[in-house]
Amino acid sequence: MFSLPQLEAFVAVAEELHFGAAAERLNMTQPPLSRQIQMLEKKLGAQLFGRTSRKVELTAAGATLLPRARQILDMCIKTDLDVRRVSSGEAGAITVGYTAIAGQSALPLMLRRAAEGMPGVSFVLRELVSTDQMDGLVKGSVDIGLLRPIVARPGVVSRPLMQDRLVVALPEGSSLLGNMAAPQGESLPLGSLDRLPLLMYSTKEARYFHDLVLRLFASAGAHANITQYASQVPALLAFVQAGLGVTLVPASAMAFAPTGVEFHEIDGRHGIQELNRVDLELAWNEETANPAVLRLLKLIETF
Amino acid sequence: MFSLPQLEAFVAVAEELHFGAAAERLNMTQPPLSRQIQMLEKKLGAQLFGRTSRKVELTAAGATLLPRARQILDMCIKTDLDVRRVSSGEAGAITVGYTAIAGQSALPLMLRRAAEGMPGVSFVLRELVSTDQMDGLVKGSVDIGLLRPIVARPGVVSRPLMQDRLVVALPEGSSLLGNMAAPQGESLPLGSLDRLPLLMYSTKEARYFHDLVLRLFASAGAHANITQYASQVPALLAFVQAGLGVTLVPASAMAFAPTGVEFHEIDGRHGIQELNRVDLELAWNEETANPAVLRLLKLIETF
DNA sequence: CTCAACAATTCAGTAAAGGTATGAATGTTT
DNA sequence: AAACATTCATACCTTTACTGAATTGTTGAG
Repeated sequence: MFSLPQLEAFVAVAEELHFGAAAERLNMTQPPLSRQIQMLEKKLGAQLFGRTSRKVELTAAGATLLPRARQILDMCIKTDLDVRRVSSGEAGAITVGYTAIAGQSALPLMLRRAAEGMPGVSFVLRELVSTDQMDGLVKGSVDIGLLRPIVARPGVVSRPLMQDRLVVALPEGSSLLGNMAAPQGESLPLGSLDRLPLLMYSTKEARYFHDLVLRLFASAGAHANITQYASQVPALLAFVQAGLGVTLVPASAMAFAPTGVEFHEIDGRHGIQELNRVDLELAWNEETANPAVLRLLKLIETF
Repeated sequence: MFSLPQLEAFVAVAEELHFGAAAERLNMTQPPLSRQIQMLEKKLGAQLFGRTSRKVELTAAGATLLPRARQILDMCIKTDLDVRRVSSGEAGAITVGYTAIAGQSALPLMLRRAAEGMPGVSFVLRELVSTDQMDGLVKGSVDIGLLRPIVARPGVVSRPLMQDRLVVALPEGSSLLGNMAAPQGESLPLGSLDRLPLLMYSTKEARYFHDLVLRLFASAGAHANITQYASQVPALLAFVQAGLGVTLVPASAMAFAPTGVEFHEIDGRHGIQELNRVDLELAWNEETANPAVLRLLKLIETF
């Protein structure tokens, strides 16, 4: 196979149609240039130039080679630049895993800041529950995770990113609460949810929420009457909207509440305040080979 | 800039994710392969693989390089093949110059034979009068000319390709001939055209026909009453169709005769037969650097 | 703790690329 | 017509770079 320097030599001669001039352009002397062309011709088994001591002209084979040679060289230069940029983190792609809720809160903030601070880096977005994100982080199919503080897999590190709180979601104008109904916007003690049909986070995919809700109920001395399981907040809210029960969701989930659902703060008295805390973490693989990820981590250190 | 062997080495390692296996695939030993990759990384200023003594994996920069490296190598292989094919005449392009009449006779024959005998070679067609073809042959903008035997320019050689004869073209049902009118298809002595309005070939672009027509008239003792000049047969036939006069055209031009024109053979007696001969030649530049042209010349040697 | 696997390093031999000097062919000028 | 200028090719030498064999260093598995 020919070599890239040979292609460069060929292009120079083809453009100058003069070995001396081409050699000068290539910062070399004429004899080795002649030999390079001869070598190229030999390797291709094709006469590329018709040349006498007075003029040089392209043959049909040479004319065929010229545009392709230019294209190959162009591609090499572009490739060189691209690889450098990706390597320096200046460009590249980051696959972000995020929970449905983070998609409404932390993700847009992060993307906005990244768009300003590191243009040239593109994002591949994947909505995943925390455990799937963790798997992805280990396998390398996810670069950055926006997830709940679940047990980390080896090699995956994380740090707190945002705090949130749970709020109560009920069917609008529902009679579930009976005479304990509170006006829209007013806080509600968890005790008022005692024995009400509770739409619950699944133990597997949403263990963090599952456990948190149980802790809160226990702390309030209320009985959790679980009637449905779902792993994602929008699914739970759909159940609420259908009037099937009540649930607790992060406050930021109110941003995409369907109509027919009303929200109430949870009464923080009796130590509930301290327990009612939903953490969102930023997680990544410690050994990530993606420089753009490192830049991103630095960029949103002060989130 | 990196080298092609380095890209090959990179692709092999990226696909095997194992230096030893990649080295075997490349028919080399492992140490030089390791060094090639190191060199490539150094030249690109980028870590391409994350490697321990237990596993090798692509970095983001490496993942960016891989498809591009494959593309570059593919293009190199294709280019190599294409250049060889063009050089051997197996593929390539031939620019054919041809007169309007040859476009109806010799050109289709030639193209049909070429399509069978040298598939892979494409043709660029340019309808040109003979003198323009000759210029093109000298400049190299025309590879093959189908033209009249005009004076050849240095470096251009030609050989006879087809013979034809002139026929008389008259407005259909015309009264121009007066009582000398002949039934359609019957031959006509040139003397019957004496003093009739004659639509003539221009002396410059169609000198060959111009001179031939004058010779024929002189030989028949008829007076050429030239009323119009044109350089191309279709233009002359259009004049005939309009009833403006008569003219002589090659018999093969009858193929694209407009309606309203009738043709008659020229009476060949009294030595006219021998003079009435229109040659078409095949011409090319002796120093053509287009191998496909040489193949074509060989292919239609026996036309 | 030893072994096996695997990438990195060292070193010597060889192939390839570049430079200088020179030759050969072909227009151009006097 | 002869000397000259231009330009590509060749010869020869030096330096660079690549290759293979032997060896080292590191890391995970038994």
